Amino acid sequence: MKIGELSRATGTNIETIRYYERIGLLPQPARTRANYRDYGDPHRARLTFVRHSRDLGFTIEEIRSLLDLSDDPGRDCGEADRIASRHLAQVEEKIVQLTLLRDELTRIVGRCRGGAAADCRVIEALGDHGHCESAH
Amino acid sequence: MKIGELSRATGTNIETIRYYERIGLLPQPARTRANYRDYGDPHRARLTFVRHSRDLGFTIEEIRSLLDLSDDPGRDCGEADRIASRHLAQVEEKIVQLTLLRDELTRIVGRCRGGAAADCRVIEALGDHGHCESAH
DNA sequence: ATGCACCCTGTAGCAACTACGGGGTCAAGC
DNA sequence: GCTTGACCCCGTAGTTGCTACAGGGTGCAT
Repeated sequence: MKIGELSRATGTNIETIRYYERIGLLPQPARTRANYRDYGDPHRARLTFVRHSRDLGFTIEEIRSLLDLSDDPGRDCGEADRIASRHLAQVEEKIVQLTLLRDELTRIVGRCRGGAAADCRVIEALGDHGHCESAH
Repeated sequence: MKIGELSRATGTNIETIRYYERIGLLPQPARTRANYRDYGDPHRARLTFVRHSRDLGFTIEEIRSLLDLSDDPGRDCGEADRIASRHLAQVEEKIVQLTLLRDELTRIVGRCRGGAAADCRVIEALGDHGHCESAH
């Protein structure tokens, strides 16, 4: 299949597919006589893997490691689990941070009584960390 | 005060301070005879505002708007509240997304029984969106 | 005079794309 | 046979918010 078809099949931007090839995440496909990229099912599966992992927030380098593992069926699976676990921990940490942040923003928003900016509580709160309840 | 002192006073990297000046977020300070930047209290207050807003996740452009508002004491405060509210909504949306993602990762992690990568459930789950419970 | 901490400018790098300019290819329709 | 339009190619530059040099100047103490 040509790149446009692969793009539609995986929901990936064409430029992104070429980008993944350039950085070595996807193998170089065969070419047609007109020098068009010509993909097969293994390419589609690999790109699906990459996109899914990206959707789950894995970095390109993490994905590279995961792909290396899946390319080498004899290797121990524990490494994949470690990568995923570490990533899960990061996501959980991020949720905690964002929740603190949301609480802070909730306190700031709505303090506006529609007055002039000179005594705007929103702007005041942003300029003075002392108003905050938690570290961030 | 010199840039190193301002850096320590606000917890901001020196390069970042110069970066903010370059993009027009901080005004150009006076210079000493040796061409060193020489800051006063208003600079420190402005930088504190910027850092605090960044910590709360506002973009540079949002901060620019907020600074414009606070520089113009006659203007209506509602705009600041709108910016902050919109940002709050984005943060809440992000928390929802990350929570879905965490649930998905939790399902994936721990399915590893330590076998060979060939039948690794982690790698399998990443390659096949069909395993997922929610859209992401 | 020599070391050291500090400051200056300008440019390049990071992640992970996205967009653009300037061109080639191919099938359909007139 | 010629044009139109959809598709493809490559290379480079832009995005956000910094961070990291390289290569040089300044100021003070020893």
